[in-house]
Amino acid sequence: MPSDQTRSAILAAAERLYADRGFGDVTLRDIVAEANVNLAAVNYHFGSKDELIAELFVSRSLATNRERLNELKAAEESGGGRAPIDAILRALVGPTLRGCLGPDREGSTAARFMIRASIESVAPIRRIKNREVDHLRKFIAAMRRAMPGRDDADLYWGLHFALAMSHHTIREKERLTKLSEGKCDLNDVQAIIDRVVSVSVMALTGGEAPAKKAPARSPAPQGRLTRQDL
Amino acid sequence: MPSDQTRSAILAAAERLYADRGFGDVTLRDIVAEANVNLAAVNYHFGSKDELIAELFVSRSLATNRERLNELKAAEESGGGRAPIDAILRALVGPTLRGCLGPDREGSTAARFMIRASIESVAPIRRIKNREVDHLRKFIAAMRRAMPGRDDADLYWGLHFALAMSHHTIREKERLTKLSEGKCDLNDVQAIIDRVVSVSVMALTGGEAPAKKAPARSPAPQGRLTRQDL
DNA sequence: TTGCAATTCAAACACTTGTATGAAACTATC
DNA sequence: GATAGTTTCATACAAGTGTTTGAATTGCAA
Repeated sequence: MPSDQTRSAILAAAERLYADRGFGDVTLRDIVAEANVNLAAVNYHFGSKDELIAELFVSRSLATNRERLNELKAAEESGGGRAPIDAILRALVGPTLRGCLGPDREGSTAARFMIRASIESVAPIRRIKNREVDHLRKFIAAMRRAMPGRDDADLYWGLHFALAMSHHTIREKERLTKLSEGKCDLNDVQAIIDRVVSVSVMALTGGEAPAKKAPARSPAPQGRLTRQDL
Repeated sequence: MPSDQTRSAILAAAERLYADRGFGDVTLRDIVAEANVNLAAVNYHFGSKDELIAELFVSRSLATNRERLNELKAAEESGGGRAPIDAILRALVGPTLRGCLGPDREGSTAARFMIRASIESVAPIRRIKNREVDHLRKFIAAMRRAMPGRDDADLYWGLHFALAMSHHTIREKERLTKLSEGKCDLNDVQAIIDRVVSVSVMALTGGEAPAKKAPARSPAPQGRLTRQDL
C-alpha cells in the first residue's frame, strides 16, 4: 500500500471519529481500527497524536476560512467594494451552517469536526486557534464599511451573536428538534441561514446600542415591548 | 474528620477543578489532592467518579432552574399572570449570565462548572440533561402566553437564540475581549443581559417568521436592509 | 473501658493510554 | 535479481486511569 493511502486513511478515519464522538472518547487504537492500518502508522506518519489533530484542524480551518472569504469578496465586488451587512453575515455563517446541517453527509464530516474543535478545546488545537482572530477582523472591517456610523463595540457584538447562533444551532441540533417536537425544521438549511442572518442584522441595525450611558438601563420597556426603539 | 466534611470537600474540590480545567483534564487523584483526602474516599462516598459528577451536576442544575423559575414566577405575578416577553427572557438568561460573568468569584465557580457541563458533553451528564427539556417548556409556555399569535416554531427559535447568545458569550468571553481589544466590556453584566434580551425580543417580534411558505426565501432584501418588516 | 460501626488509609489491581522498538515486507533503482 | 530505502507489522513499554482491598484508625454507645 502506498504511503499516501495510509496517511489519508488515517486522516479520514480520525476526522470521522472525532466528529462523531469527540476528542475525549477516541483513542489511537480506535482510529487505526477504523482506518484498517497498523497502530504504529500514526506515529510513523504524523509523529504524535497531537500532530495528527493539529494537521487535521489546520487544513480544515484554512478551507473554511477560504470559503468564507470567497463569499465575502464576491459580495463586496458585486456591491462595488462595499457589501451590504446581510451579505457579510451570510458569508460568515453560511459556509459553516451549510456544511454542518446540509444534506450531504460527506462534506458535513469536515464541518462537524470543526464544531467539535470549537467546543472541546483540546491542547493542540487551542494553540492554533488564536490566529482565527485575524480572520474575524476582516469581517469586522467589512462590517465597518457597511455601517460607517456604528459603534465598534456594536459590530463586535453583532458578529459575536451571529457566530453564537450558528454554532449553538449546530451543537444543539438534536435538542432543539426534540424540544420543539419537530416544529423547528433543522433540515431546511437555507431558512436557518436566513433566520440567523436576519436576527443578526436586527441586532446590528435595531436597538441603537442598548444603554450606552443612558440613565435607564433596560432597553426594553417595563411592560409589553413597544417598537419605538426599532 | 466527620464524614460530611470529607464529602463536601470532595464536591468543592471537584467542582473547582472541573470548572477551571474541564472534565477531560481532571483525574480523581487531582481532586483528592485538592481536597486533601484519600483517593479511596471518592469511591467510598460516591460510588464512582461518574456518580460524583452526576451529583455535582444535578444539584447545580436544580439550583439554576429554581432561580430561573423564581424570576419567571415573579414576573408573571407582577403582570397579573402574563409576563412580558422581555421579562421572560430575562428570567431565562439572567441567572446564568450573572453567575458566570459576575464579579463575585465565589458563586461563579458553580456556574462555570455548569458551562463546562453544557460544553463538554461527558457521559454521566448527558443522561441527566435530557430532562432539561421539560424545564425549558415552561418558558415556552410563558412565551406563548405573552405572544399569543406567534407561531410555535418562532418561539422555539427565539428561546434557542437567547440561550445561544448567553452561552456563547460565557464560553467565548476571553476571545471576544481579545477580538474587540477591550471594546466589549465583559464585566458589565447588566448591559450584556440587556443586550441579549433586546436582541432576543427583536428576533421574536421582528422578522415576522422568515419565509413561512412564501415564494421569496430571503427575509432580508438583496441590498441594504430596509426596515419594512420590523 | 469495651465493642462495634463508620471512616480513613496505603497499597495494589486491572485496564487503557500514547509511544517506541526491531524485525519483516514491500518498492524501486541499478 | 541484488540492494538500499521506505513502509508495515506484532509486540512491548512506561505512565496514568478508575476501582478495590483489607488493615488501621476514629467516633460513639453500652
